[in-house]
Amino acid sequence: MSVRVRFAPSPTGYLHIGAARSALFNWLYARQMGGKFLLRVEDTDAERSTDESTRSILEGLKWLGIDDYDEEIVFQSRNADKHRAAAFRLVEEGKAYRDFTPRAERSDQNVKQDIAERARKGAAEGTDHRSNPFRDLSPEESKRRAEAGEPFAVRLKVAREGRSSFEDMVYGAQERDYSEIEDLVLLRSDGAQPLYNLSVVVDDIEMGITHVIRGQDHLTNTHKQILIYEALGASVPAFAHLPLILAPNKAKLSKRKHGEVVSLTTYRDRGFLPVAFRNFLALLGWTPTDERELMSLAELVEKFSLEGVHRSNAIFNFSETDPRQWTDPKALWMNAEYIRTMSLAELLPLLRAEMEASGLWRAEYETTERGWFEKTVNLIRERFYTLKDFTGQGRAYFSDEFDFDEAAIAKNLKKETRLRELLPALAGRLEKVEPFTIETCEAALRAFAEESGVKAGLFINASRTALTGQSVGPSMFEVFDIVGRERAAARLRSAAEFV
RNA sequence: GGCGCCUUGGUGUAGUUGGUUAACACGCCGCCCUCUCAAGGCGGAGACCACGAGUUCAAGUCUCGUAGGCGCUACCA
Repeated sequence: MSVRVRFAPSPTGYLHIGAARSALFNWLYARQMGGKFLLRVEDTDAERSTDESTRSILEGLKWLGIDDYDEEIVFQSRNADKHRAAAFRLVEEGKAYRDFTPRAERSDQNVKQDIAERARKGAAEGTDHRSNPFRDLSPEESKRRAEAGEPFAVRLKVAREGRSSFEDMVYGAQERDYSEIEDLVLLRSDGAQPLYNLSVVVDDIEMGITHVIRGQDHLTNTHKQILIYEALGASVPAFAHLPLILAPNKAKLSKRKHGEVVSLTTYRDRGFLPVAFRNFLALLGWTPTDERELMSLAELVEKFSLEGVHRSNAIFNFSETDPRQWTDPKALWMNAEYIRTMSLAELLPLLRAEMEASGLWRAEYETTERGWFEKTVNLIRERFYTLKDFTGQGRAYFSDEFDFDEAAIAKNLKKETRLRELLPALAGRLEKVEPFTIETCEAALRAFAEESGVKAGLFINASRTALTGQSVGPSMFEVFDIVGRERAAARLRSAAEFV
């Protein structure tokens, strides 16, 4: 039987990086096994689901490069009738029953407390949390009350005795006593709305899912779902649960508490490379058998294995106070690593998009100035971390309008008053250099420094700030060569005013 | 409250069937290179392998217990 997996996000917000990793793992598994990768949008919660979320999830998957779904996208809300039909079939077969108990109001805020309190009270009074007066109501009576218009929920009849068990491909053998499982609600009493556990199972059956790969937060509920598969007479798929990705304080990552670091689109918007972020994500909760960490998509597909997935949760190491560490330093490092080592052919399209967005792109970069452009990118990418750096600190290479770093001015220009006269003079010298190359510029600058009785370093550092607005950057003579004779001279002259 | 899962340096991890100076990557510190900053090279700090017992000649690796973290427990998904 061929492998069929799915990624099933609920569109109640942006694409969370944990969800993105689930999507990636599903995708990797499908591609490796030559199976199908499907997408199902779980939009059954009409109040919380939004089209905008769906769009952003789709965009995120596209950015990651895992949007080649093998079949049409399934929207769960459109299958509600099938879910209902399945539930009523179970009622007919006596595997589920109508519960006429009025719905208990529960506020979203303190459900956890509610649950704990209810459990404590139940234990103290010695009541069986599974007892339900409607469980054994006669089918006739049940039907009569339903037809009379009395509202009811549909609950699965969970066996009183026995154990549920399954083999998780990551967490191993899992067991749970039926006594731990309540008769779960399949359909809500208001409008017979299908609930999550029912919907996933019915859809997974319908989509022919063979392997359910998802977050560990679903691990214990899997037993309930297996009960539904069995009641429906369907074969149970294989399950593989993934460890969670936690915040530095070990809490679950959430937008409310941790902000945009958890949103996948943030990485796209802040200049990350899909290849780098994908690579980083893959390493969160999984390691290849060899030591190599930098892997192309093809390598990931080849090396991926569910057996290599860890059981302990991983911490996403970012700082909320240090802007330089706004996200995991390793992700940043990996992005820089890719920026400086990947082929220009792969980098250029991404860079072009970034430059177009900030109005720095010129068509000539792909035609007459292609050579210059590539040389420049090669020179500056060496010390950049994200695509944003090309249009930020690298702006001076592509435009005459760029900002000067105040600290750089103070350090390299204001420190020596003689620069007021020397900089224009240096400009004059450089204008006469022929040909204008890395070597000739260096020779001219050093000669002029000697004549002027200053260290070459003074000119070099001042020039760096004059030409690029920065105090750091590539070897200065290469910068002269890149910026060119006229622009270099002009910038040296105008920088004299800063002195 | 109950049930389940997890626990190796700051972070991500490696540690095959018990015997290693506990390894690698990121981060951090220092040196080299040098016109600055990176990159690169070299070196360093940082883990009594959550804790406590037990088995054993020998335990990060096996057993039990404890603690902590996380998850689930809902007519949310």
